[in-house]
Amino acid sequence: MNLFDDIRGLVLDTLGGLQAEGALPASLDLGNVTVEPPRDPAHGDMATNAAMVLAKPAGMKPRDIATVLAEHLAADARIDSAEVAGPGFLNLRLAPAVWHDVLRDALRQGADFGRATLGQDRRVNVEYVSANPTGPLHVGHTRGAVFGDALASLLDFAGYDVTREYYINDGGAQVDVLARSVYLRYLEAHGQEVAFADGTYPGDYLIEVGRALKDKVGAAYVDEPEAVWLAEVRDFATDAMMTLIREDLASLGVEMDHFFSEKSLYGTGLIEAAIEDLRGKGLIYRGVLEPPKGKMPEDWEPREQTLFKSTEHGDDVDRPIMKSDGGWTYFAPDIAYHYDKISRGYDLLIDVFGADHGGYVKRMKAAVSALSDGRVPIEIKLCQLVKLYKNGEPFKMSKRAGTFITLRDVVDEVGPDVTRFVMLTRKNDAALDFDFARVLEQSKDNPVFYVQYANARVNSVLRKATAAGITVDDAALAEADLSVLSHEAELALARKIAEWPRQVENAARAGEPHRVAFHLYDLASELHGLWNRGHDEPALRFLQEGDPATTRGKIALVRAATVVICAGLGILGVTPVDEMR
RNA sequence: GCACCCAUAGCUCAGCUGGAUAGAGUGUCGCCCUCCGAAGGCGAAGGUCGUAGGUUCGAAUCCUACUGGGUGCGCCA
Repeated sequence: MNLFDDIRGLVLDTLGGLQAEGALPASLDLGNVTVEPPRDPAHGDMATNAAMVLAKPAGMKPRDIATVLAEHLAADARIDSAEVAGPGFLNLRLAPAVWHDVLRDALRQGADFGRATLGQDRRVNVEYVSANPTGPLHVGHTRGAVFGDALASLLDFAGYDVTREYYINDGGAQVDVLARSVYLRYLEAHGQEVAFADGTYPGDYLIEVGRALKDKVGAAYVDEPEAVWLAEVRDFATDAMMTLIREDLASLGVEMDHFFSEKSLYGTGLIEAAIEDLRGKGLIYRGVLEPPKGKMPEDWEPREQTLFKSTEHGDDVDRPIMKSDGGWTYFAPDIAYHYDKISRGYDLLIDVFGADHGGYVKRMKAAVSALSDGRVPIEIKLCQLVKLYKNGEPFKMSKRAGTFITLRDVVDEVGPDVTRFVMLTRKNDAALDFDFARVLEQSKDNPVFYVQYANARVNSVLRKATAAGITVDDAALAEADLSVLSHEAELALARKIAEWPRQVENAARAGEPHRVAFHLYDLASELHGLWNRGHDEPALRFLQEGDPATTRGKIALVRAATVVICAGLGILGVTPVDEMR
């Protein structure tokens, strides 16, 4: 249940009634009417803009509409008061019983409290990470992995049928480079001196792979030309890399539903089929592209190529799909991959890219738009860079000799929960500073700690209550007398709890899991605040000695808060802790 | 040169798809530990929301043009 939807429904019904009475014109579009929490709590629990958005089309003064609306709304049992304010806002105060119902609802639904029907079981494919299978995942991939995973969970919670997918780029030239690099390590395992030239990967992580290859084939490939071993080693190496990557993802708690291999598109007619589809729509032609102005590639020469007319679907220039040697460009299998996704019947596609792939957004959108005739929407979420710090000092990341910072380095240093939470406390399209020292700090300025601490505090209270012989399981709490909750500070916390379902919908609609993290922080803040007020006002303490009934009511409130915290952390993929250590 | 992203308090960032007097943490300053946990608490100061126009009842939010920073720009994926 979403309280805001309920009240909006009430407002709309009331407006409909006024239309039926003739107090308002019958032909009004009520779509813009919103019911939101006011910024300033002094304005009440909820505010509606109905009078202001309807004033013009109705040809009436906003305050006149608001006044009539207020009179009718006040008749509802849920509304304590309805006041006209400012330019025509209608501020509503809700009866305490409304908040009590929300708390009971949260306690009964538990982990499902806030689950939405926004997605209506529409099938959405979220593709993320999709790193080249040429080495371990690094920090840059980490953010994409965490973001994509949380977004997938969020959409699932909001009622979508979600598939988490990884596209393995195992078809391009970089995989040949990988194979040659592994071959060098293989020779090394046979006691040879090797040099990593021609851009081959010198990273230590391939030593083991070279040895494993030796274990598998013995000396069969030593002194043999590439033609003999390349295809075989390529498969062997990509398998090894994908195993590595799966382990990296697992260490972060990321589990994919589906891995899609680029290689599976070659020699199967799938790329050709996708291109034929575009050709049938008149979007494939031979032509010569203009050179980019300002920054001219050194070896530029005009060249006729096979092009996709992506400009017909919003791109800036048409894009080549074939190289001059007749092979496909990387874009062609990408088109085929998305063609495949479309054919699998998804209602929505989401791609999570790193910021350095921002240049591919328009062409991917163009391809999907063209292939699906505009039927399948695609959203592309870009994750900006992560800058690493330690105690405020920037971390230099050097790629030479493989000394770049890996996902594993980060997870080993700070743990998966902290990594995930911190990476989700920023919008995806803003750059993120990640300070190894600061994220492990146990203090209020560390949001991870702050939220976890709130949960731990409540669990501590639950333990103490149980020790005092008070039954505090959720079923018992849901039956508790909640009329003991009437203090403003308590209702403020209840309000935050009631906002949760709305936040889920907003976050899902925007595709912004960071909103969940911020809401949890706000909620934790409200909870800590209430706790602290108990110092001066004993009546606000959760444990009321010798009064189990009141204690149970108070605990129902804070337990409902942790229901939300646990649900939210679940979306973020962070494990709640019951005790701080 | 072009495209995309960013610009909000000294610092790090929110701002709920256009709402009311723009918020939080940190830092600064002033108070406060006999307390269900002080790994804190209360309060104060701190802003021409990059600049200039526009859209309307109403703009940090939408549009246009600039400024500054980031990412990228045909046979690498």
